[in-house]
Amino acid sequence: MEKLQSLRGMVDLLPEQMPLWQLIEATFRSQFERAALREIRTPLLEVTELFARGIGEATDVVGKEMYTFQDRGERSCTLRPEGTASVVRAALQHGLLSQGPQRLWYTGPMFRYERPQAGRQRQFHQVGIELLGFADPRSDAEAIAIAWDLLSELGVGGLALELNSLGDPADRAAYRTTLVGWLEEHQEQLDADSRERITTNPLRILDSKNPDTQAVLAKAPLLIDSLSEASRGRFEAVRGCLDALEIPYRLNPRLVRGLDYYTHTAFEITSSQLGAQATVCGGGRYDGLIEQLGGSPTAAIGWAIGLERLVLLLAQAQAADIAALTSPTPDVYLVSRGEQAERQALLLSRQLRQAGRSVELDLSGAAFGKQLKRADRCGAPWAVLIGEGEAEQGVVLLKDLRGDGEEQRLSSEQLKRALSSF
RNA sequence: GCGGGCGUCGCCAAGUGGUUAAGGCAGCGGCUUGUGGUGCCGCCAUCCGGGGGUUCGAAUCCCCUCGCUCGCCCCA
Repeated sequence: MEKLQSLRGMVDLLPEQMPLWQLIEATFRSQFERAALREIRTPLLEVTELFARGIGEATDVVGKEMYTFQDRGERSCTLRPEGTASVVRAALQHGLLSQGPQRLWYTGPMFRYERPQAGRQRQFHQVGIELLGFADPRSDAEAIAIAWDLLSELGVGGLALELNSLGDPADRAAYRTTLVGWLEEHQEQLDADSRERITTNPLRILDSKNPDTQAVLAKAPLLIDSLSEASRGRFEAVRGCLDALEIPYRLNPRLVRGLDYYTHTAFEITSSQLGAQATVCGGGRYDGLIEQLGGSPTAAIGWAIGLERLVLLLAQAQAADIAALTSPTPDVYLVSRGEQAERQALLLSRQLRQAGRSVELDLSGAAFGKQLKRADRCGAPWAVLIGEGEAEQGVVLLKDLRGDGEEQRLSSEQLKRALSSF
């Protein structure tokens, strides 16, 4: 029979890896709490139209990467490829924005049908924030600072912030015309892929990784030169805020994010230690999205961090505190032998847990020696032994597994008292 | 969707046409039938991702297929 295994690109997170994930989760929860953000959870499955309309029909994510299927009611459903569209939908659906601006965060799995490679799976996890209803340039800087500080607090090294402004839709349209004109003149110098994009998505030619194309593009007109006075002023203001926060960045006029909804500020945080998929955090302003999804015009900014990529970075960071992360071990390993003793041990395990101790109960029925061996290996500092003799006398043996193996003969009341003191 | 690399036990790994398919870790059992950590002994792949083929003979060569992996596209 063929072995059952997980679907391509769907990975299991095994118990051994969970301490690191939990550290990351605890860190961002704490960060977000300090930044006065509130958590929101939305469904993994949404109507396909939400993403088609929000992310943009022409994008790769919508065009070829979505997990889309018909449900039994013949509605077209899609496993969410990103978080922003869902969060905005939920905010609109429940009238959150009529209560004022919203400062939100979310985390959970996302799905994209792509070829897996280092730092990229078909089911992957993101954590992100969305500041809905904030237009002030300080909100751009605040959002970026939260991401930057989160990554710093986790001790991720080799980070770089790249920054660009995409302007407003009018700026973009104007630039698009300029750029297409220029690209058409230089068509024969571009690679085939890029040539095709002149009509479909010219802006994305800008961050082509083809070195020849990049060389040609060096002389292409820049988006930043097409920005209106107002857009340029806004960008200056954001940069000023970042300077005030002493967050270093590199201007990257070629940074064009893949989702259609971005306006003005666009940014990525990358790491040199990641391999081909170097972006650990990506985000930007999306002032048009909320209206696009049926709300009234509302400014907003957000970002998402890829947790698998973060795990990759932290795992190789080899900081002592990360390398030393292990699953918690029980305080007490409970060994028993004989029917009466086994029953007492079962009862005692519950009482100890109710009293706040963590307890592993040996259920094997194996010889004392075997059970003790497991007690030793599980890392518990204490073993409690109940044999037939102890069961009859209503006592237990408390054994110190760390030291010389000293044993005390105690009543279960004495045991509870003894354990509550360490 | 397209390229490159790889596929021997749960994990690491030797083996490159004729071996009973090394070894290590983990696991299980014993020495020690009620006392662990060290040590010693034993067990643990009739089979080398799967299917065909070449050959007297294949884990080792060929073809197909599946999977993993790295990269392209794109993105977190």
